Amino acid sequence: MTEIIAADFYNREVVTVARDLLGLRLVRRWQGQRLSGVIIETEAYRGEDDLACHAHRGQTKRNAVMYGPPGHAYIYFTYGMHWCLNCVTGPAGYPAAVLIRALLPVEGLEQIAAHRAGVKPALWCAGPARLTRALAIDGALNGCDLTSPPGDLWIESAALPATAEIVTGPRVGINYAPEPWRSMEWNFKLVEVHP
DNA sequence: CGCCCGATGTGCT
DNA sequence: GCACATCGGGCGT
Repeated sequence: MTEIIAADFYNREVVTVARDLLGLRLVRRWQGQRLSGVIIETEAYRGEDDLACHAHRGQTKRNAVMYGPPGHAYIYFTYGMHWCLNCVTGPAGYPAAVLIRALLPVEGLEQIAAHRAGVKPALWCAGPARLTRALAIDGALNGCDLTSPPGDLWIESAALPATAEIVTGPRVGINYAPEPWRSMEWNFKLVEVHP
């Protein structure tokens, strides 16, 4: 029994949404088939005050989707070659989003393997840019609505394994940010998951 | 294993 | 110019 996660789920405090996304299933419809994985790592970026958030210098063409309504995909390009996927949260006008950092691949393993040729299976979706490549997610999907089917990208409910445990920690790759932002424990991981 | 570094576009200083 | 919410290859241990 699965349901597409609706907009009111995303229209909440970004840190809460980041934690609650753990254990849900990210689904990509690609060439008529489902590619999916359980979300096992997320990170919250919270408003213009958060100096690690892309919105910290105000709205630009690049981060505009973050200022839009909740439940949409903010997908940005970085380091000249990588795409990263975020879910916009909170009310329109308030820039906040959850970065999806890792998945446990579940469906479409053959296609995922093809997208990640030469990579060990354990690393297929272990990292924000790795998972977008595995599920064929790029800038063409930036701004798309994750909540209104039929779409090409959405998140579904899923049963949380009884053995799963949530581990919090500081966000990854933002050492340039000053305190207190650098140390905010807005990274969430699900450990001991067995799908 | 771990560390170093190159790839390579975009937005900001 | 430079920094960046990154990754993967190369080489040393």
